Amino acid sequence: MPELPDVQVFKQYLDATALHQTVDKVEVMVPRLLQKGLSARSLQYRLKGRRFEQTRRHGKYLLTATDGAESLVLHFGMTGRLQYGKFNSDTPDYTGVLFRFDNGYALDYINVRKLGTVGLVENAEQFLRDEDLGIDALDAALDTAHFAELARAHNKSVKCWLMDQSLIAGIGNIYSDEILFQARLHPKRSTADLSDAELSKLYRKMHEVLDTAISAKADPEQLPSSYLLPRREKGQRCPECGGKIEPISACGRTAYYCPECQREN
DNA sequence: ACATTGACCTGAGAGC
DNA sequence: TGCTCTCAGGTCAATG
Repeated sequence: MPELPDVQVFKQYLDATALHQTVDKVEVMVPRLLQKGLSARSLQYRLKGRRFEQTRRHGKYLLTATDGAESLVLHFGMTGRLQYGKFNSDTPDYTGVLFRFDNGYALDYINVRKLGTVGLVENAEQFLRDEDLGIDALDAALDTAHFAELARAHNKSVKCWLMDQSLIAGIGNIYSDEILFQARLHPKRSTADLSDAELSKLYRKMHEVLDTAISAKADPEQLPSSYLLPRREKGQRCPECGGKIEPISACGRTAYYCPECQREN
C-alpha cells in the first residue's frame, strides 16, 4: 500500500492521534523492523518520556520529530500501516512496534510482511541524504523545468524513472501506473525521448494523481471513474476507450496499462 | 547507465 | 477441504 499518498494519509492520521502524546513505553515485537544498529532497548530508552511534536513526510518516509533531539523514522514497506487506540494487552496481529503513551493509548506500527523500517535519527536532513532520496514528488521546488531537466539527464524507461527514489521520492508501482495512464504514456517509453509537451503533461498528471489520491484518502474506491487504479487488473476495461487492460513486465514489476491509450510510439 | 533477477517476509487467491 | 504455486503497493545486492 504505502506510496506517497498512503504515507501522507498516515501522516494526517498520526497528526490527529499520537501527536503531542508522551511516550511511556515502546514494545518491539518484530526486531527485524528496527533500523540497522538500533536495539529495542535503545529505542525504548531514547523515546521514553519524549513527546511526538511534529511530523513531515518525504517520499515514502514519515518522520516524526520529538521534543528531544531525535526524530522517529517510519518506512512502511509494502504492508505497513498505523493504528491508534486505547491500549490493551492483546495487541492487533502483526504489530511490529507498539508506542505506548501515558494517556493509556498506543500507536501500533503494523506490518504483515515485515518489510519496513522503524528508526531514530538525530538529523532528518542528513538521514534523507544518507538514504540517497531525491526531491519529494510534491515539493514546490520540483517545478516543471526541474522535472524536465531530471528526465533529460537520464535515459531510462519512464516508469523506472518515476519510481527511482533517488531522483523523485514517493512514487511506486501502483501510482506510476496511474500517472502514466493519465498522461497516456507507455511505461517503457524512454525519458530522453519524451517531447516537451509530453513531459509537461506528465508533470501535471503526477501532481493531479497524487493530490487526487490524497484527497481520496488513498482509497481506490474513492478515486474518479476516469482512473485506472480501481480496474488495475488483466482484462479489465479501460475507463477511457473500453479496451482491455494488459500487464507488462517493466522495471522488475508488473505494470498495468492500456495498449490502446498508451502507445509505445 | 540501465534493466533484470532473486532475496527478504507472509498471506491471499487460483488451480488441482 | 487441503495442498501447491504464484503473486503482492518496498528496497537491496548481484548480474548481464
